[in-house]
This record gives sequence, structure tokens and C-alpha cells, in this order.
Amino acid sequence: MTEQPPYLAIADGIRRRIASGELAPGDRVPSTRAIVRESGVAMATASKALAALAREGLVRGVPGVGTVVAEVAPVRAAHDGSVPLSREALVAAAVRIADAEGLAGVSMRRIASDLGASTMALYRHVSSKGELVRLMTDVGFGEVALGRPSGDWRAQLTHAALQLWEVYRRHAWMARAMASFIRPDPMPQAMKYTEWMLRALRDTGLSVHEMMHVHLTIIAFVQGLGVAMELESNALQDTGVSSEQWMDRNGGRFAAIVSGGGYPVLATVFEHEPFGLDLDSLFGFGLARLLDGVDAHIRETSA
Amino acid sequence: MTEQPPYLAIADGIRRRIASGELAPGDRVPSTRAIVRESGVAMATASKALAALAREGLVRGVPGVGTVVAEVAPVRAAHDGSVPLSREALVAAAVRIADAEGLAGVSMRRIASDLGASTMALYRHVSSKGELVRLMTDVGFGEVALGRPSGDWRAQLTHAALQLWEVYRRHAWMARAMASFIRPDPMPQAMKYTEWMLRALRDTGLSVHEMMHVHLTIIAFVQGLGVAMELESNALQDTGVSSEQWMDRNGGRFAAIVSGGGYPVLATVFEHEPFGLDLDSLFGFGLARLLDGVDAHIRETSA
DNA sequence: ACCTGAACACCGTTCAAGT
DNA sequence: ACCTGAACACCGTTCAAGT
Repeated sequence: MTEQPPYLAIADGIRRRIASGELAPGDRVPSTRAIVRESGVAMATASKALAALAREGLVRGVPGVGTVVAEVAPVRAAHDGSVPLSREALVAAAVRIADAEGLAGVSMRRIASDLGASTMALYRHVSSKGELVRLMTDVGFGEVALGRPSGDWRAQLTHAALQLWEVYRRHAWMARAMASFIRPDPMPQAMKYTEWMLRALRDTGLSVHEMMHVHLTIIAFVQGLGVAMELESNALQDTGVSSEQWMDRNGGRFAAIVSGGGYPVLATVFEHEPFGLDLDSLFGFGLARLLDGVDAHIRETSA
Repeated sequence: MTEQPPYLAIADGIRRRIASGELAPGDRVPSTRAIVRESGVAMATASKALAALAREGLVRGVPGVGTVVAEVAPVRAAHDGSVPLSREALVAAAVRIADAEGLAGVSMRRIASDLGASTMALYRHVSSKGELVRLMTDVGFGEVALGRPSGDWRAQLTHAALQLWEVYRRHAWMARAMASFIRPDPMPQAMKYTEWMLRALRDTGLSVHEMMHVHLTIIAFVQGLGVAMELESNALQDTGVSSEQWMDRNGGRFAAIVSGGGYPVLATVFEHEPFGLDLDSLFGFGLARLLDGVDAHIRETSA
């Protein structure tokens, strides 16, 4: 019996509990924090153990819940070996991995193994990992259901922004994978989105320059919230602790620091409410203010 | 004479040209794209060659210019071996590296080598690289000069947002390093910033909940633009091609795709102007719209 | 011509072995 | 008690050697 690294021993333990039926599909496996507490190992070791199980498809991170036992056995890829490699298959596999394990889980070796191909074979379809990641964001834009123009610019912009936000929610990696909107690659789906936004603004009297500024301001806002959401989503997968749970547990400590002095106004935030901040309401609030401002600008311009 | 990897051969070539004086301090060294063209190597090899030289302190990336020969010989750290390791020294070294080479250049081994310490010695001051990166963002918030309250909420919010944007400009890594503003670590400087923002809004009649939403909406907007700026800054360092130069060269190709059909409104963007979009004007436009919207909301609330 | 295994130069972090 | 070298399990990408 050979010695094995601690993370493998921990993974084995959980694997056995799954195999024995003690942990059924849908059940939460111990969070990294729980593993740290119970096994006395470091966070990194615990993370590695769960990552190893996720890699096998035995467990997966569920936003809002934690890491749970996967429904079926190894998910692996839909690929059956007969489907030839293609740019699309490759990007789809990368998206699948990023959805389940975060962008950090997307490695060229991992994609290749999921598709039953050699690592280097991927490079016949993309020039680099950077290109692959850019292609992933265009898949995201392609999932926006733009619908047909209605003649009401504000309703249309709200719809498109909300749709994009939904995409970011589904694909927490979007914000970080986002290709530059300043030095854009010709990304067909993102361009379609831009076109739709500009079309909605066509009859407002704004210049194309201003229309573009409105569009990019909204994109920047969604992007910024998206970064926060990804951090949130990763933290949830790593520790199984949601933002609300975290605030319940750490709110007191936080409030103590704040009320320690020097933060009189901030202190009232913790006095008045449990500070249940959620990203959806923040998105709604910010978008409404932004569009109110755009509305005022349009009125001024056309006046 | 042993064989050496191609990237080292390329680095040697540039090093010799610097040593001989052919390339003087301040001169641009060949961009990665130029190296690809001239040496027939892949982008990654060219990047590696420049990264190796940057690591030695011989060259550095200058935003808006490209990679240039460093003014003095190896910059290294200010550390002289006698200064004891500390959390602050460690974070400062990481910031220095990230400013010069991007967040990707910040590795535990690199920081240790800059400080003349062993890699593992760093772990006596931070628990993980993640914690180190979070500490870096607080340094950024600490660089905001908040000034004294003026009684004019809009002027104050504009000032603070602009100051934060300046920090993001100086430290392009800020957006990506940003610790979660949903599950905040108690970061003293970031908390000071938040306190200042809330204080500015205190007499507007908004609830603390709404004040917090206004603050976080602005942060999200700055964050989103920050992500774009970092992509821009990294692209500039890697290729030496600025956004304007890129658009000059690729604008035609882009316009051709757009005018190929399917993008009638987008096409007019390329007809009317060289599409010189810069992030500063976008920041100014978006912030003004956002604050117009907040203004309208405050009027409604107090009416 | 097409494909890929081995290798290179990295990572963050663990852990046992030093002082 | 404090510190650190070696090792582990990874990366993306190059390149020579296969078919």
C-alpha cells in the first residue's frame, strides 16, 4: 500500500461514502471549510479534494447550495468519440466545464480529456486558450433572446440588459472571460447584440456616438456586477456558504468593527437591517437610475 | 554550447542589442507581434521572451507606448535584505509587479525573489495568494484622496468616483483583483471609501439601503470599465499596439464585416467617424447619466 | 500531411527535514 | 520555534518524432 497525498485520501473517503449510498445524488458533500475543520488540513487541500471529485463528475457545485453528489454517474462529455473535433464542440465543452467548476477549471488538458482527444489536437481549432475564452463569451451573447423591436427604446434596453444579466447569472464566468469591448474581435453574436441596442435607440435623436456610449455604459455596469457575481459564485462553490449565510455568521464581527468608531454612517447600515444585499435588486436599481439618466439626456438633446 | 529554448535565444538577442547600446533606455524593443513576424515563432514564444526580459528588469511595458528598455539597470525591489519581511512589504512588492507586468506576473516565487526571501516565508504573512490579492485592492482604495465633505452630494460622488477611476487607471489590475463587495472582507480603506460615499448622501432623504445601492451601482460601473481597461492595458503590453493604432489598422476589416449586411445601424458608426472610443470619455458620459438618474430619484423621494 | 508524446518553463501549496 | 528545499499536482505551449 503506497502513501498517497492527503487530498487524495480525503477524496477517497468521500468517494467511498458516495459508493456506499451514504451520500445519495443531490446530497451535499462536506464543504471545504467542513473538511478543514474535520481533517485539520489546509483550505487548498480541501479544495483539491473536491476539485478532484468534480473532475471525475462525481460531484458538482450548485449555486446557492454547495457541492452536491451528481445526479448520474460521471457526466463527462456528450462526446462519444465518433463526433469529430470542431471549434464549436471545443467551445461547448469549455462552457460546460466553466459552468460547473468555474473558469479556473477550464484547462486545455481538461477539455481534451472530456472530448477524448489529445491536448495538442485542440490547437488545430483555436490558436490559443485566449482565443478559446473569447469565443466562450460570444456563445453567451448568442443566448440573449432579443425579440422584436417595439418602438419603446426604454423597454427594449431594459429587456436586452436584463437578458444579458440572465446570461451572466447562468454563466458566472462571463464577466471575467469578456473580450475587450474597446478593441473588439469581430464576434458575431456580440455584434448582433450591439446592433439591436443601437436600433432601439435610433429614433431618440442621439448621435451614433452617444448611442454607442449608452450601450457601452450599460455593458460596463453589467460587467461590473458580473465580476461581483463570479466572486460570489466561486466562494459558494469553494465553501458552500452563500452570501446570506456568510452575512448571518460574520455580520456581527463586521458590525463590531464598523461600530468600533470611524464609520458612523456605515454603522447605521448594520443597525437598521440584516443587510441582505442581493445582486438582482442591485441590478434593477442601477439599471433604472441609468435609464432615468439616459431619458433625461434624450429629452435635453431633443429639446 | 548547449541548445536553448527559442524564447531564450530571442531574449538573448534583445539583451545583446541593449548591452551594445543599439537599444537605449526608453527605446521600444520589438513587440511580440514584430518578433512573431521576424523570427517566425508563435505569439507565446515571443511573449515569453519579453516576459523574461521584464523579469530581469531590463525592459518594461509602458501603457500607450509598448515595451521599452528600462531607464536604469534591473529595477528589482527597494529591498536591501536588511528590511524584515512584513505583510505590508509583501503587498507593496506585489503591487509593484502588477503595475509593471500585470496581475499574471504576480507569483509567490516572483515576489519572494524580489524581496530576497524564500517562497515559503511569504506564507507566514499571508495565508494564501487569494488573501494577498485582496489586500492589494485595499491599497488601491487607500490611494483615493477623498478630501473634505462639501455639502453637495453630486459633486462629492463625482469626485470620489473620478478618484477611484484614476486609481484603476494607475493600477489596471484593480478590477480583476477586486475583492467581493457582496461578501466583503473587512478592508479598512475600502470601508473608509464607503463611509465617505454614504456620508455624502446622508442629507438626500434616501434610506441607508438606497444610499448603499447608489454607492454599489457606481462601484459596479467603475469595475466594469476597469475590466475593459485591464484587457486594453494587457494587450498594449503584449503587443505594443494601442487601441487607436489597432482601430486604424483593423477598422477597415471591421467596417467591411459590418457593412457586409445584417448590421445597418452599426455600420453607420464606422461611416461617421474613425470610432475613436476612449474609456475616459465613456466614464464621464456614464457617470453623468447615472448621477442624473440618482438626482431624479432623490427628487421623487423627497417630493 | 496530420497528429501527438514528451518536454519546458512555469504555477500555488504541502510537508518533512533542517536550524 | 522558526524557516525552507523538495516535492506534488498542476498549467499553456513548443517541438520533434511519430503515422
